[in-house]
Amino acid sequence: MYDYYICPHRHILCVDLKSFFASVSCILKGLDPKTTKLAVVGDTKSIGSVVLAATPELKKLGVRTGSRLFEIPNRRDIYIINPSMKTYLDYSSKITEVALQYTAPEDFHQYSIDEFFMDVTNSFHLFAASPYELAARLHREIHEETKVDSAIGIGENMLLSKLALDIEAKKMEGGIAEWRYHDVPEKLWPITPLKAFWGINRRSEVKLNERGIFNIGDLAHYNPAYLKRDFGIIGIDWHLHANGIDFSVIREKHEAHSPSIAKSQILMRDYTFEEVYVVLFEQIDEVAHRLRLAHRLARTVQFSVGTKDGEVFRKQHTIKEGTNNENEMMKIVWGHLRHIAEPHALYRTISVSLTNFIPDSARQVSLFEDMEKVLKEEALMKTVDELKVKYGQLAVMRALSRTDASTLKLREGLIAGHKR
DNA sequence: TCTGGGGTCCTAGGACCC
DNA sequence: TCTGGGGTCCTAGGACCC
Repeated sequence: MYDYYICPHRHILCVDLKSFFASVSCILKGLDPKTTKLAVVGDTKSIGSVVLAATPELKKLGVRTGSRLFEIPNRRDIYIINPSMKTYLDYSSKITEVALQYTAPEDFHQYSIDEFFMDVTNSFHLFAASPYELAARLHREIHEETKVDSAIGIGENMLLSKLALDIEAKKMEGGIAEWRYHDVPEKLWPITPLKAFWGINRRSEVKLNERGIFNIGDLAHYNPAYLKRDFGIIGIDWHLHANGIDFSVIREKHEAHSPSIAKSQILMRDYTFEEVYVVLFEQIDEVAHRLRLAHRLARTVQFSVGTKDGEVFRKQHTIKEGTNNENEMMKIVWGHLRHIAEPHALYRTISVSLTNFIPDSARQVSLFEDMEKVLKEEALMKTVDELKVKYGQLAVMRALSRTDASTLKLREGLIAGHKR
């Protein structure tokens, strides 16, 4: 069906730092991540808190990412730790430095805090006889430098390297797996359930199962015209991916089509509509702050509130000129919510997202605005921004945030990684 | 069967313009 | 005035990733 001859034949490594948060937290305490039972949870003080990461030894006891704190067995040999994001970031960049010894920055792509791709097609021969040997060296060096264990997938394109990592390397002794096009029938096609495959989740799996597709081989042999008809261009991607094909190249950096700045929260208790106002304002303050640091104006603000019964009220609003002003955003958002949301319901979720950015140099003051007032407000926002950058998010806050509804202090505790 | 919070992308339908 | 086609923007909603 497809001609691998014309497909990319590169040497891509996909590296995953194993149980990253949990491993780093072990190392900080002088413990061995391989033998210690440790979980990093969102907040050790709240029993409903979720497990963000767990060491392999703890996973063996049934604790996994997403478990709740109260599900962790009450044992003396189990450590339960708050996250230290700053340290995780430091470790992540230290490891990135190690990786960058073996490839050019333009051939490197940080996929997330604990995962990255590197194209070593042009560089591996400088350091090793084969990509595999280079992977082994990198694996060893990451461990020597940081004590963090990794897993590495090697492939002829980014997708194959990622699949080699997820399906094989992560689970095997030694932690390195290599997949080439000729391995596709043997390695890819038996994969089942479908959601084990990158890019297919539970919902799509159900729809594919309805069509008699249960493993990746079924998908690879399905008529792509039908996939296109029923799933659009994603259907075509699935067909290519099921055959191990992916044309993305790290060097050809793709710019995000629709970047966004978002803040969302699940509340710790039921909130009345009036209390929602407080949290919403705090969230908008934060996203507007981040927006200004990025020197952008947002033209679109999306927002939603969800009740404890699962009903969601959402809307998006676009203003032609764009804004970075939290008061203006709040006026818009609350104006809509007053009309679309149920004022007597009890709420559990709130989210705000800014999109559709333009540079803030494009700011235009309308003829109807009071110039003096605008400048005053801008000066105030700038001062507040600077204080927040210098002294943290709690340095300046609204009087509203002194009410019981505020979630600010709680969140700051989470970010800092310890309770004040 | 899927935490919580931060992201990105796709599609369909309506409005509007040329 | 009517009809049709093409393009772009906006909104709602869905899906997936770490």
